[in-house]
Amino acid sequence: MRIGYPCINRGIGCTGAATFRLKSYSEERLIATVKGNLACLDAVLRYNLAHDILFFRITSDLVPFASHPVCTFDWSAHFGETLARLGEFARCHRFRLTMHPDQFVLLNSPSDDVNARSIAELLYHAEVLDAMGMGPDAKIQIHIGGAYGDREGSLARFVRRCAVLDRRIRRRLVVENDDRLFTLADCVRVSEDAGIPVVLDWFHHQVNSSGESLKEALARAAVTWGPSHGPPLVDYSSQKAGARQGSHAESIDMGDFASFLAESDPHDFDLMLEIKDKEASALKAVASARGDPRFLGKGP
DNA sequence: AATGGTCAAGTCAGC
DNA sequence: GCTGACTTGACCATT
Repeated sequence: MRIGYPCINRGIGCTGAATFRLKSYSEERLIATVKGNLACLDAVLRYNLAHDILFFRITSDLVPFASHPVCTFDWSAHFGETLARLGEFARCHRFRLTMHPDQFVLLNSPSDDVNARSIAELLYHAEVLDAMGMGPDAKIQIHIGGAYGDREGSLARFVRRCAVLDRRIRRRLVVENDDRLFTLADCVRVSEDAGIPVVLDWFHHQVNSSGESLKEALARAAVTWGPSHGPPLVDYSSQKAGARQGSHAESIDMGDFASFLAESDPHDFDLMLEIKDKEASALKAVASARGDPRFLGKGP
């Protein structure tokens, strides 16, 4: 088990997700921004290594506008050496790296335009991980998408679109249950037809459940992961007290997390903590997981 | 230097 | 019909 947090480190004083307005796009601006983002990614990975946080989600903002028509710059060639060096560092230290495109990426949209933009965005994500030289365990996770008034048709459209994806995308694609429309059971069906693994989002599963206990849910998701895919990925979050069901807490609930660790035993997986205070909660979770035989790190 | 409106992109639920 | 939520921040015009 590796433990991680998404995209941003709040404590080390740099941001790897700097962007700018489309209006102010220029090649110079792009190069300067990406250069800064990569330098920060380097610093974050080093911080993470020093704290036994061996799982990290790379921000989709790493290369702003990469999939937008305005960007004709060959960023993967220009930053190829830097990306390769970062990837080598990550592999050398057994990092698990993933990416999670945002809500605009909808493989199953009935709109051809939305679909085309989504595929362009997915290809950008694949190119980042490819340029880093990451193996097929470096995943790109998305949701099934919209229902468009026809859940079954929309599930089938996802599977069809999946089948004709560029190989660079398809080998990394994984599908995650969401908090409103598509449950774990829906994702498992998609997985059987599309041949891609399922990320269990335990928090979403509690809000939009297909009925499985934690152990059952982990088992159902686990069988969708083949040997080349790496350990299963699981997303975890804490409910924000007093807020709407499904809203993410500011900080991790350590009591809940301890129960999660106990109840999930003996399943092994890499765990992404979707908590607002990022590395602060990851540090607490790592401390709590030490001593668990599943935990992957230097030890105390 | 601080602030608040706004930002490439989509969809759905709840008012 | 509009707004907020989604993994939520961060930019930048204005003061």
